[in-house]
Amino acid sequence: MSLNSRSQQQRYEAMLQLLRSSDTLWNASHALFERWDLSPSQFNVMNLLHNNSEGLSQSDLSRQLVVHRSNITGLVDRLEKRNLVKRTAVPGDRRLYNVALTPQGSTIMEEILPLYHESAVRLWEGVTDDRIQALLSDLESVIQQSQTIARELSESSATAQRKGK
Amino acid sequence: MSLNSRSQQQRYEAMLQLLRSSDTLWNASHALFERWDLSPSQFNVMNLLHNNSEGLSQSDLSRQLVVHRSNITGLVDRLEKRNLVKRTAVPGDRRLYNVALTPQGSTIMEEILPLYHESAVRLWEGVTDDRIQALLSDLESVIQQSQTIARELSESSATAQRKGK
DNA sequence: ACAAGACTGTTGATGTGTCAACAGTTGATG
DNA sequence: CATCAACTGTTGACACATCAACAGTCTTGT
Repeated sequence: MSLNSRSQQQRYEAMLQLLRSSDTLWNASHALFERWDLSPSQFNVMNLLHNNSEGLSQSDLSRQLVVHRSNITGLVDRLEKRNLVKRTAVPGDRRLYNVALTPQGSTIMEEILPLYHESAVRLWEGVTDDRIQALLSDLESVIQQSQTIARELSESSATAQRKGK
Repeated sequence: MSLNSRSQQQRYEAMLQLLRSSDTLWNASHALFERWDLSPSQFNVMNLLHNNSEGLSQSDLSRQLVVHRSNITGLVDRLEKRNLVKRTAVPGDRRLYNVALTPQGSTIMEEILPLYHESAVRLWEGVTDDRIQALLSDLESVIQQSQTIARELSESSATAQRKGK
Protein backbone atom coordinates (compact mmCIF):
# COMPACT_ATOMS: atom_id res chain seq x y z
CA MET A 1 0.00 0.00 0.00
CA SER A 2 1.37 3.37 -0.98
CA LEU A 3 -0.41 5.22 1.82
CA ASN A 4 2.18 5.18 4.56
CA SER A 5 0.96 7.49 7.28
CA ARG A 6 -2.37 7.86 8.98
CA SER A 7 -2.58 11.34 7.54
CA GLN A 8 -2.22 10.00 4.02
CA GLN A 9 -4.84 7.36 4.60
CA GLN A 10 -7.27 9.98 5.81
CA ARG A 11 -6.67 12.12 2.78
CA TYR A 12 -7.42 9.14 0.58
CA GLU A 13 -10.56 8.49 2.61
CA ALA A 14 -11.51 12.15 2.28
CA MET A 15 -11.35 11.93 -1.49
CA LEU A 16 -13.62 8.90 -1.51
CA GLN A 17 -15.98 10.63 0.89
CA LEU A 18 -16.09 13.66 -1.37
CA LEU A 19 -17.09 11.51 -4.32
CA ARG A 20 -19.62 9.55 -2.27
CA SER A 21 -21.27 12.61 -0.79
CA SER A 22 -21.71 14.43 -4.07
CA ASP A 23 -23.04 11.27 -5.64
CA THR A 24 -25.62 10.86 -2.89
CA LEU A 25 -26.48 14.53 -3.17
CA TRP A 26 -26.95 14.20 -6.92
CA ASN A 27 -29.30 11.28 -6.44
CA ALA A 28 -31.27 13.20 -3.83
CA SER A 29 -31.68 16.10 -6.22
CA HIS A 30 -33.11 13.59 -8.64
CA ALA A 31 -35.85 12.88 -6.13
CA LEU A 32 -36.55 16.59 -5.76
CA PHE A 33 -36.95 17.24 -9.49
CA GLU A 34 -38.89 14.07 -10.13
CA ARG A 35 -42.16 15.79 -9.32
CA TRP A 36 -41.71 17.99 -12.38
CA ASP A 37 -40.22 15.17 -14.42
CA LEU A 38 -36.92 17.02 -14.77
CA SER A 39 -33.44 15.55 -14.65
CA PRO A 40 -30.76 17.38 -12.66
CA SER A 41 -29.12 18.34 -15.95
CA GLN A 42 -32.33 19.76 -17.32
CA PHE A 43 -32.78 21.70 -14.10
CA ASN A 44 -29.27 23.11 -14.45
CA VAL A 45 -30.05 24.39 -17.91
CA MET A 46 -33.30 25.96 -16.78
CA ASN A 47 -31.72 27.43 -13.67
CA LEU A 48 -29.08 29.13 -15.75
CA LEU A 49 -31.71 30.47 -18.11
CA HIS A 50 -33.72 31.68 -15.14
CA ASN A 51 -30.76 33.82 -14.12
CA ASN A 52 -30.43 35.13 -17.70
CA SER A 53 -33.93 36.02 -18.66
CA GLU A 54 -32.77 37.55 -21.96
CA GLY A 55 -31.60 34.09 -22.94
CA LEU A 56 -28.27 32.53 -23.85
CA SER A 57 -26.75 30.84 -26.87
CA GLN A 58 -26.16 27.10 -26.70
CA SER A 59 -22.43 27.70 -26.61
CA ASP A 60 -22.88 29.99 -23.62
CA LEU A 61 -24.85 27.27 -21.89
CA SER A 62 -22.17 24.78 -22.76
CA ARG A 63 -19.39 26.95 -21.34
CA GLN A 64 -21.17 27.92 -18.15
CA LEU A 65 -22.35 24.40 -17.39
CA VAL A 66 -18.96 22.95 -18.33
CA VAL A 67 -20.59 20.48 -20.65
CA HIS A 68 -19.84 19.69 -24.27
CA ARG A 69 -21.68 21.68 -26.97
CA SER A 70 -23.05 18.55 -28.55
CA ASN A 71 -24.73 17.62 -25.29
CA ILE A 72 -26.64 20.89 -25.14
CA THR A 73 -28.36 20.15 -28.42
CA GLY A 74 -30.23 17.15 -27.06
CA LEU A 75 -30.90 18.75 -23.68
CA VAL A 76 -32.49 21.79 -25.32
CA ASP A 77 -34.31 19.56 -27.81
CA ARG A 78 -36.08 17.71 -25.05
CA LEU A 79 -36.90 20.84 -23.07
CA GLU A 80 -38.19 22.57 -26.18
CA LYS A 81 -40.41 19.61 -26.98
CA ARG A 82 -42.10 20.16 -23.61
CA ASN A 83 -42.42 23.91 -24.14
CA LEU A 84 -40.22 24.76 -21.19
CA VAL A 85 -37.65 26.49 -23.35
CA LYS A 86 -37.63 28.18 -26.74
CA ARG A 87 -34.99 28.59 -29.47
CA THR A 88 -35.10 31.90 -31.35
CA ALA A 89 -33.03 32.98 -34.32
CA VAL A 90 -30.61 35.84 -33.62
CA PRO A 91 -30.85 38.69 -36.16
CA GLY A 92 -27.17 39.67 -36.30
CA ASP A 93 -25.65 36.18 -36.40
CA ARG A 94 -27.18 33.30 -38.28
CA ARG A 95 -24.98 30.73 -36.59
CA LEU A 96 -26.59 30.84 -33.19
CA TYR A 97 -29.90 30.46 -31.40
CA ASN A 98 -31.08 32.38 -28.42
CA VAL A 99 -32.39 29.93 -25.87
CA ALA A 100 -34.77 31.29 -23.23
CA LEU A 101 -37.35 30.00 -20.76
CA THR A 102 -40.95 30.04 -21.89
CA PRO A 103 -43.52 31.47 -19.44
CA GLN A 104 -44.35 27.87 -18.64
CA GLY A 105 -40.71 27.12 -17.90
CA SER A 106 -40.48 30.20 -15.73
CA THR A 107 -43.50 29.11 -13.71
CA ILE A 108 -41.99 25.71 -13.04
CA MET A 109 -38.72 27.26 -11.94
CA GLU A 110 -40.48 29.48 -9.48
CA GLU A 111 -42.11 26.46 -7.97
CA ILE A 112 -38.88 24.51 -7.71
CA LEU A 113 -36.39 27.13 -6.59
CA PRO A 114 -37.70 27.68 -3.05
CA LEU A 115 -37.62 23.94 -2.41
CA TYR A 116 -34.19 23.68 -3.97
CA HIS A 117 -32.80 26.43 -1.77
CA GLU A 118 -34.47 25.01 1.30
CA SER A 119 -32.96 21.59 0.64
CA ALA A 120 -29.53 23.13 0.13
CA VAL A 121 -29.73 24.73 3.55
CA ARG A 122 -31.04 21.58 5.24
CA LEU A 123 -28.17 19.67 3.69
CA TRP A 124 -25.79 21.31 6.14
CA GLU A 125 -27.92 20.92 9.23
CA GLY A 126 -25.66 20.35 12.20
CA VAL A 127 -22.67 22.00 10.53
CA THR A 128 -21.52 25.33 11.90
CA ASP A 129 -21.01 28.46 9.82
CA ASP A 130 -17.28 28.31 10.52
CA ARG A 131 -17.08 24.84 9.09
CA ILE A 132 -19.01 25.91 5.99
CA GLN A 133 -16.53 28.70 5.52
CA ALA A 134 -13.58 26.34 5.87
CA LEU A 135 -15.18 23.84 3.56
CA LEU A 136 -15.73 26.40 0.83
CA SER A 137 -12.08 27.29 0.78
CA ASP A 138 -10.87 23.70 1.09
CA LEU A 139 -13.02 22.61 -1.82
CA GLU A 140 -11.79 25.55 -3.84
CA SER A 141 -8.30 24.27 -3.21
CA VAL A 142 -9.36 20.78 -4.29
CA ILE A 143 -10.60 22.19 -7.58
CA GLN A 144 -7.29 23.93 -8.16
CA GLN A 145 -5.27 20.84 -7.29
CA SER A 146 -7.43 18.61 -9.46
CA GLN A 147 -6.85 20.86 -12.42
CA THR A 148 -3.13 21.07 -11.75
CA ILE A 149 -2.83 17.31 -11.49
CA ALA A 150 -4.91 16.76 -14.62
CA ARG A 151 -2.80 19.25 -16.54
CA GLU A 152 0.42 17.57 -15.46
CA LEU A 153 -0.91 14.18 -16.44
CA SER A 154 -1.99 15.19 -19.90
CA GLU A 155 1.26 17.05 -20.48
CA SER A 156 3.36 14.09 -19.46
CA SER A 157 1.33 11.77 -21.65
CA ALA A 158 1.77 14.22 -24.53
CA THR A 159 5.55 14.26 -24.19
CA ALA A 160 5.53 10.48 -23.82
CA GLN A 161 3.71 10.29 -27.13
CA ARG A 162 6.14 12.68 -28.79
CA LYS A 163 9.07 10.63 -27.55
CA GLY A 164 7.32 7.30 -28.15
CA LYS A 165 6.68 7.10 -31.84
CA MET B 1 -34.91 34.68 -3.45
CA SER B 2 -35.57 32.19 -0.71
CA LEU B 3 -32.09 32.50 0.77
CA ASN B 4 -32.54 35.20 3.35
CA SER B 5 -29.41 35.29 5.48
CA ARG B 6 -25.76 35.32 4.57
CA SER B 7 -25.44 31.98 6.31
CA GLN B 8 -28.07 30.45 4.08
CA GLN B 9 -26.46 31.84 0.97
CA GLN B 10 -23.16 30.33 1.98
CA ARG B 11 -24.75 26.96 2.54
CA TYR B 12 -26.23 27.12 -0.92
CA GLU B 13 -22.83 28.09 -2.31
CA ALA B 14 -21.24 25.23 -0.38
CA MET B 15 -23.58 22.76 -2.04
CA LEU B 16 -22.65 24.05 -5.48
CA GLN B 17 -18.99 23.97 -4.57
CA LEU B 18 -19.34 20.37 -3.44
CA LEU B 19 -20.82 19.40 -6.77
CA ARG B 20 -18.26 21.40 -8.73
CA SER B 21 -15.28 19.99 -6.86
CA SER B 22 -16.29 16.37 -7.22
CA ASP B 23 -17.02 16.95 -10.88
CA THR B 24 -13.57 18.44 -11.44
CA LEU B 25 -12.04 15.61 -9.46
CA TRP B 26 -13.87 13.06 -11.56
CA ASN B 27 -12.59 14.63 -14.74
CA ALA B 28 -9.06 14.70 -13.38
CA SER B 29 -9.26 11.00 -12.58
CA HIS B 30 -10.19 10.52 -16.20
CA ALA B 31 -6.84 12.00 -17.16
CA LEU B 32 -5.07 9.64 -14.75
CA PHE B 33 -6.66 6.47 -16.12
CA GLU B 34 -6.38 7.52 -19.74
CA ARG B 35 -2.91 6.04 -19.99
CA TRP B 36 -4.37 2.58 -19.49
CA ASP B 37 -7.45 3.40 -21.53
CA LEU B 38 -9.71 2.88 -18.52
CA SER B 39 -12.76 4.91 -17.56
CA PRO B 40 -13.22 5.88 -13.90
CA SER B 41 -16.09 3.39 -13.72
CA GLN B 42 -13.96 0.61 -15.10
CA PHE B 43 -11.27 1.51 -12.59
CA ASN B 44 -13.79 1.31 -9.77
CA VAL B 45 -14.78 -2.18 -10.79
CA MET B 46 -11.19 -3.31 -11.02
CA ASN B 47 -10.26 -1.64 -7.74
CA LEU B 48 -13.02 -3.47 -5.93
CA LEU B 49 -11.93 -6.75 -7.48
CA HIS B 50 -8.36 -6.01 -6.49
CA ASN B 51 -9.49 -5.87 -2.85
CA ASN B 52 -11.41 -9.13 -3.27
CA SER B 53 -8.98 -11.38 -5.04
CA GLU B 54 -11.32 -14.38 -4.72
CA GLY B 55 -13.73 -12.50 -6.94
CA LEU B 56 -17.27 -11.18 -6.56
CA SER B 57 -20.63 -11.77 -8.20
CA GLN B 58 -22.03 -9.07 -10.45
CA SER B 59 -24.71 -8.31 -7.89
CA ASP B 60 -22.03 -7.85 -5.24
CA LEU B 61 -20.27 -5.40 -7.53
CA SER B 62 -23.54 -3.63 -8.18
CA ARG B 63 -24.30 -3.26 -4.48
CA GLN B 64 -20.85 -2.14 -3.42
CA LEU B 65 -20.46 0.35 -6.24
CA VAL B 66 -24.04 1.58 -5.77
CA VAL B 67 -24.73 1.09 -9.44
CA HIS B 68 -27.59 -0.73 -11.11
CA ARG B 69 -27.15 -4.43 -11.88
CA SER B 70 -27.83 -3.93 -15.54
CA ASN B 71 -24.96 -1.50 -15.76
CA ILE B 72 -22.48 -4.04 -14.46
CA THR B 73 -23.21 -6.37 -17.36
CA GLY B 74 -21.79 -3.98 -19.95
CA LEU B 75 -18.93 -2.84 -17.75
CA VAL B 76 -17.78 -6.41 -17.16
CA ASP B 77 -18.38 -7.25 -20.84
CA ARG B 78 -15.94 -4.58 -21.97
CA LEU B 79 -13.33 -5.46 -19.34
CA GLU B 80 -13.62 -9.14 -20.17
CA LYS B 81 -13.15 -8.43 -23.86
CA ARG B 82 -9.79 -6.88 -22.98
CA ASN B 83 -8.81 -9.79 -20.72
CA LEU B 84 -8.62 -7.63 -17.62
CA VAL B 85 -11.36 -9.56 -15.88
CA LYS B 86 -12.83 -13.05 -16.11
CA ARG B 87 -16.31 -14.48 -15.53
CA THR B 88 -16.37 -17.99 -14.03
CA ALA B 89 -19.37 -20.20 -13.38
CA VAL B 90 -20.06 -20.87 -9.69
CA PRO B 91 -20.55 -24.56 -8.90
CA GLY B 92 -23.20 -24.28 -6.19
CA ASP B 93 -25.41 -21.64 -7.84
CA ARG B 94 -26.08 -21.52 -11.54
CA ARG B 95 -27.54 -18.04 -11.40
CA LEU B 96 -24.31 -16.17 -10.79
CA TYR B 97 -20.86 -15.62 -12.16
CA ASN B 98 -17.73 -15.11 -10.18
CA VAL B 99 -15.92 -12.09 -11.58
CA ALA B 100 -12.21 -11.76 -10.81
CA LEU B 101 -9.17 -9.90 -12.11
CA THR B 102 -6.98 -11.74 -14.58
CA PRO B 103 -3.21 -11.67 -13.95
CA GLN B 104 -3.09 -8.99 -16.64
CA GLY B 105 -5.74 -6.96 -14.81
CA SER B 106 -3.82 -7.36 -11.57
CA THR B 107 -0.65 -6.07 -13.17
CA ILE B 108 -2.39 -2.96 -14.44
CA MET B 109 -3.90 -2.26 -11.04
CA GLU B 110 -0.51 -2.47 -9.40
CA GLU B 111 0.77 0.10 -11.81
CA ILE B 112 -2.14 2.46 -11.27
CA LEU B 113 -2.73 2.25 -7.54
CA PRO B 114 0.45 4.04 -6.37
CA LEU B 115 -0.29 6.93 -8.71
CA TYR B 116 -3.92 6.96 -7.64
CA HIS B 117 -3.00 7.13 -3.98
CA GLU B 118 -0.37 9.74 -4.61
CA SER B 119 -2.87 11.92 -6.47
CA ALA B 120 -5.40 11.52 -3.67
CA VAL B 121 -2.86 12.86 -1.19
CA ARG B 122 -1.77 15.71 -3.45
CA LEU B 123 -5.41 16.67 -3.83
CA TRP B 124 -5.42 18.01 -0.29
CA GLU B 125 -2.12 19.84 -0.46
CA GLY B 126 -2.37 22.98 1.65
CA VAL B 127 -5.17 21.57 3.80
CA THR B 128 -4.32 20.70 7.40
CA ASP B 129 -5.03 17.35 9.02
CA ASP B 130 -7.58 18.98 11.32
CA ARG B 131 -9.51 20.27 8.36
CA ILE B 132 -9.46 16.86 6.72
CA GLN B 133 -10.87 15.41 9.89
CA ALA B 134 -13.63 18.01 10.05
CA LEU B 135 -14.40 17.55 6.38
CA LEU B 136 -14.78 13.80 6.74
CA SER B 137 -17.41 14.22 9.40
CA ASP B 138 -19.19 17.10 7.68
CA LEU B 139 -19.46 15.12 4.46
CA GLU B 140 -20.73 12.14 6.39
CA SER B 141 -23.44 14.40 7.71
CA VAL B 142 -24.21 15.59 4.18
CA ILE B 143 -24.70 11.99 3.10
CA GLN B 144 -27.12 11.40 5.94
CA GLN B 145 -29.06 14.57 5.26
CA SER B 146 -29.24 13.87 1.52
CA GLN B 147 -30.71 10.49 2.18
CA THR B 148 -33.18 11.86 4.71
CA ILE B 149 -34.33 14.56 2.32
CA ALA B 150 -34.61 12.11 -0.57
CA ARG B 151 -36.62 9.72 1.57
CA GLU B 152 -39.01 12.47 2.63
CA LEU B 153 -39.47 13.61 -0.94
CA SER B 154 -40.29 10.19 -2.31
CA GLU B 155 -42.63 9.47 0.61
CA SER B 156 -44.52 12.72 0.12
CA SER B 157 -44.81 12.11 -3.61
CA ALA B 158 -46.07 8.60 -2.86
CA THR B 159 -48.82 9.87 -0.57
CA ALA B 160 -49.64 12.57 -3.10
CA GLN B 161 -50.13 9.83 -5.67
CA ARG B 162 -52.27 7.80 -3.31
CA LYS B 163 -54.43 10.82 -2.59
CA GLY B 164 -54.36 11.99 -6.21
CA LYS B 165 -55.99 9.21 -8.15
C1' DA C 1 -42.97 -32.17 -3.06
C1' DC C 2 -44.51 -28.22 -5.00
C1' DA C 3 -46.20 -23.63 -5.64
C1' DA C 4 -44.93 -18.90 -4.50
C1' DG C 5 -41.60 -15.70 -3.95
C1' DA C 6 -36.88 -13.95 -4.15
C1' DC C 7 -32.71 -13.45 -6.52
C1' DT C 8 -29.24 -13.25 -10.82
C1' DG C 9 -27.86 -11.65 -15.04
C1' DT C 10 -29.42 -9.90 -19.65
C1' DT C 11 -31.97 -7.07 -22.84
C1' DG C 12 -34.14 -2.88 -24.82
C1' DA C 13 -35.66 1.87 -24.28
C1' DT C 14 -34.16 6.28 -22.88
C1' DG C 15 -31.23 10.10 -20.96
C1' DT C 16 -26.72 11.98 -20.28
C1' DG C 17 -22.01 12.60 -21.34
C1' DT C 18 -17.73 12.44 -24.50
C1' DC C 19 -15.37 13.03 -29.05
C1' DA C 20 -14.59 13.70 -34.11
C1' DA C 21 -16.30 15.38 -38.23
C1' DC C 22 -19.44 18.24 -40.85
C1' DA C 23 -21.77 22.44 -42.92
C1' DG C 24 -22.81 27.01 -42.52
C1' DT C 25 -21.60 31.64 -40.94
C1' DT C 26 -18.69 35.34 -39.44
C1' DG C 27 -14.38 37.82 -38.87
C1' DA C 28 -9.74 38.91 -39.75
C1' DT C 29 -5.65 39.18 -42.79
C1' DG C 30 -3.47 39.49 -46.77
C1' DC D 1 -12.27 41.36 -51.95
C1' DA D 2 -10.83 36.75 -51.32
C1' DT D 3 -9.15 33.50 -48.50
C1' DC D 4 -8.25 31.40 -44.20
C1' DA D 5 -9.24 30.81 -39.54
C1' DA D 6 -12.49 30.64 -35.85
C1' DC D 7 -16.91 29.80 -34.21
C1' DT D 8 -21.95 27.59 -33.97
C1' DG D 9 -24.97 23.93 -33.83
C1' DT D 10 -25.84 19.10 -35.42
C1' DT D 11 -24.87 14.35 -36.22
C1' DG D 12 -23.11 9.62 -35.36
C1' DA D 13 -20.42 6.44 -32.64
C1' DC D 14 -19.55 5.12 -28.21
C1' DA D 15 -19.55 4.67 -22.84
C1' DC D 16 -22.23 4.97 -18.88
C1' DA D 17 -26.34 5.30 -16.11
C1' DT D 18 -31.30 4.34 -15.06
C1' DC D 19 -35.61 1.45 -15.29
C1' DA D 20 -38.91 -2.31 -16.59
C1' DA D 21 -39.42 -6.77 -18.08
C1' DC D 22 -37.71 -11.42 -18.87
C1' DA D 23 -35.91 -16.24 -18.22
C1' DG D 24 -33.45 -19.16 -15.19
C1' DT D 25 -32.41 -20.61 -10.81
C1' DC D 26 -32.60 -21.12 -5.91
C1' DT D 27 -35.34 -20.98 -1.36
C1' DT D 28 -39.10 -21.15 1.56
C1' DG D 29 -43.53 -22.52 3.45
C1' DT D 30 -47.11 -25.42 3.67
